[in-house]
Amino acid sequence: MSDPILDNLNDTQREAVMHREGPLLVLAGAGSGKTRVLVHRVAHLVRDQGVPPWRILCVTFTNKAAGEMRERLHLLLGPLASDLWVFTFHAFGARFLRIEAGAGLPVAFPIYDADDQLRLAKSVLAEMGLAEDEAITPRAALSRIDRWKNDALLPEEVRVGEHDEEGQVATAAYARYQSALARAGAADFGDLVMYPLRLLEKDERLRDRWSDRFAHILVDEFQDTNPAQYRLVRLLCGPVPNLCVVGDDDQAIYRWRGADVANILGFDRDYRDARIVKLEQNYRSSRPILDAANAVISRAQWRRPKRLWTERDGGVPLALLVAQDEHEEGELIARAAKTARAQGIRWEEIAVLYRTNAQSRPLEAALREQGIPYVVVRGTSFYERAEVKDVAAYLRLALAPRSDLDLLRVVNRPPRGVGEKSVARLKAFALQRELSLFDALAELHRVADLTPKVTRALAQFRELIADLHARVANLEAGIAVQEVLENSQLLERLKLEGTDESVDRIENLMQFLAAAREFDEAQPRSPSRRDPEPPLARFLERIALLGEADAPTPEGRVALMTLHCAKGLEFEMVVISGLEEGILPYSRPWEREWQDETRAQLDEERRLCYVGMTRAKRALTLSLARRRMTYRDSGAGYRPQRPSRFLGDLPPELFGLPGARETRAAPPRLHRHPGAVESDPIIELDELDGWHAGRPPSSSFTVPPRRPPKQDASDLDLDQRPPEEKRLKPGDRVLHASLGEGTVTSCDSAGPDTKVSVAFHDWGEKRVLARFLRKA
DNA sequence: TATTGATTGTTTTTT
DNA sequence: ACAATCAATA
Repeated sequence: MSDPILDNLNDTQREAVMHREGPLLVLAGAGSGKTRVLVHRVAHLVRDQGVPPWRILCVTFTNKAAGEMRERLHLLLGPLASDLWVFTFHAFGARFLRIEAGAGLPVAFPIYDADDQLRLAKSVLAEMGLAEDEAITPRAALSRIDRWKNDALLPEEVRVGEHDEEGQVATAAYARYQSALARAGAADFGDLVMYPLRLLEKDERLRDRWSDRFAHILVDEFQDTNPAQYRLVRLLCGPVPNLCVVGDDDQAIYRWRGADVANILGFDRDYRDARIVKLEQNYRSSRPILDAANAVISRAQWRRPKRLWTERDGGVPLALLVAQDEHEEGELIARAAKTARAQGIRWEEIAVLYRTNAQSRPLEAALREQGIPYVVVRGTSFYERAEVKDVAAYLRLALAPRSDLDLLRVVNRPPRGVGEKSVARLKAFALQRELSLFDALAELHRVADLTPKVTRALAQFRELIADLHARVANLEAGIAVQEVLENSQLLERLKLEGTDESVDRIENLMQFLAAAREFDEAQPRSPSRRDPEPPLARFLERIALLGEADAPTPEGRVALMTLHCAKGLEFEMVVISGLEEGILPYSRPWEREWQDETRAQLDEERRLCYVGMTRAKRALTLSLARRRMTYRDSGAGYRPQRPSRFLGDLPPELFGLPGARETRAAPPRLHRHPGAVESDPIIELDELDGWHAGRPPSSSFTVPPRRPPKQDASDLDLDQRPPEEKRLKPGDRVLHASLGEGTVTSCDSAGPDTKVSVAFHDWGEKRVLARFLRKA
């Protein structure tokens, strides 16, 4: 009899799944069955160890991951799975605060997203009336505030350096920012973790209640937790830490967002008796791909040593595309994609990854030109659309009319003749009387200098909100949305416009309405015990916390996305573009030197590269451009680019090249952490010549690029070159290892770096080094 | 109050 | 190069 929960696991996986009590750290390499372990462990706890499902908490980072986990648990456990607590950190925090009515927040508090946060920071800074020389950008202030929240520091606990003037302003801004949130009865993302944590820390009885409640806590993507999240988890565990954390320090790519790899690196310091299980067997990628990924990551300075391996033999070698510029890069990638398709890989099984969004343009252009269908996958989009956010703001006002931010957003949307000036007067009045804007609207006659027209418009607006508040707040989401659409006249105005764009927006609003109705459908008839808040509030919470995580990945299209976006996904073929110094190890022009602290940053770039590579199942293609349009210091212009040092970390055999490269076999270079020798940032372009993946033979879908016997630049000697390379003249038919056949059109005088122009049959005219040509 | 030209700042962005 | 945001106009 087969057992769906314990069979089909390898030994280490089973060890993790069956671990009984106490802290457990699962170091799960890319593609090693991490989710599988998590899901099967939960199922095992419930079925075989008699843990009640409602006493298990699983925490993930994305809604997508949470959804996936729930789904898979349902398959293993059936209806029992509905009682499990499977949440993102933020959804859990929101639920916690609603249940406990914590931190003085109303039950149906709105959640401010990144956009709201920025607007709030802006208004707070404006309110502070800073002098020119002490002004800081809202971005800078917000980034500080976020960092403090990641460390669960309240405004009064913040300490900044004496000479850190920006920090001092930011501290003051933080205090005002928090009071503004409190006044509005709202919470931002950071609060959703910080407040539960602070409440638990402060209140022992509350802490006991919650830690008793959970018999087991499991955390996914543990490497991405920030200090506040980790502390929250530790508190929730209580004295008996049945805590299982799963993660991969090599895939920690959100340091800049407050994630702290120290959490995973130091887990066994925090829990001395922690059991550590390493999952290193990879079930996703072919061996050459894993070898490449290992080669890149093994040079990271701080990591827990591990090495992915696979039982699978064979696999196609890596391919490298060397382009003249970003346009040609796109062209080469497009061709490579077509080639792959000709070998049976579907469009949707191909992904083109890049470091920066700016790189997508030329890639898109090339794909379009060659008629390849594609999508650019971004983190979010639908719920970030202005019109959607407008409706959401109305809905939030219906629940919480005192949310000034939301009121400001829609007070003149659709335009009702209330301009900046009038709003400023209203704000001044409210500020002076310490009223919310909504309350200020009730005393319009006292507000100075309003024209009768504006007064009437504002009175009507107040009616609208008050009416929605009274009627809509407890209704189902779908009806609420419909009411807003009808009463706000948003739709009507858009219909009047009649432009292409407005049609698009109407479309989005209808989609939003549909989403709300769908949400209602999905709700249980009787409200469940742990959902104290009205359905509309839950709907808003959901869209606030939901990016577009479960965005439909369209069929039949090549996916274009940043390396960050690619985390957690997999594709048959992956192209990583822009393997150039400054782009893939990304560096800002003024921080070109990788020193000390930036060394940690470089580690992160390395991990990013590693994450990208390990997305590939069968084929991995790397590309770079020799020069690229950049907009550095003195405006835009083409700049020569150097190949990424990460390329230099890859053994040439992986590209199907014969023999190791003698010149770079032994790494000289920087000394730091033993075993973590940073690679040489300088690779000569010529070393890459002839590495091109070219026209595939019919047998495999990517040609192993061939590399001519390597010669060190220093001992390069004319006489060492094969005789047939010496005398090329226009009209000669030649063969290039990867570009295939062509005809010479012109050539320079002979010399070690002689270049000739060749019209290739499949690639058009190119200039190549003569020594990589053979007479056909 | 909406519309234009100047100005600015350009990594990544799970929630 | 380019978009998004901002200050000055119609």
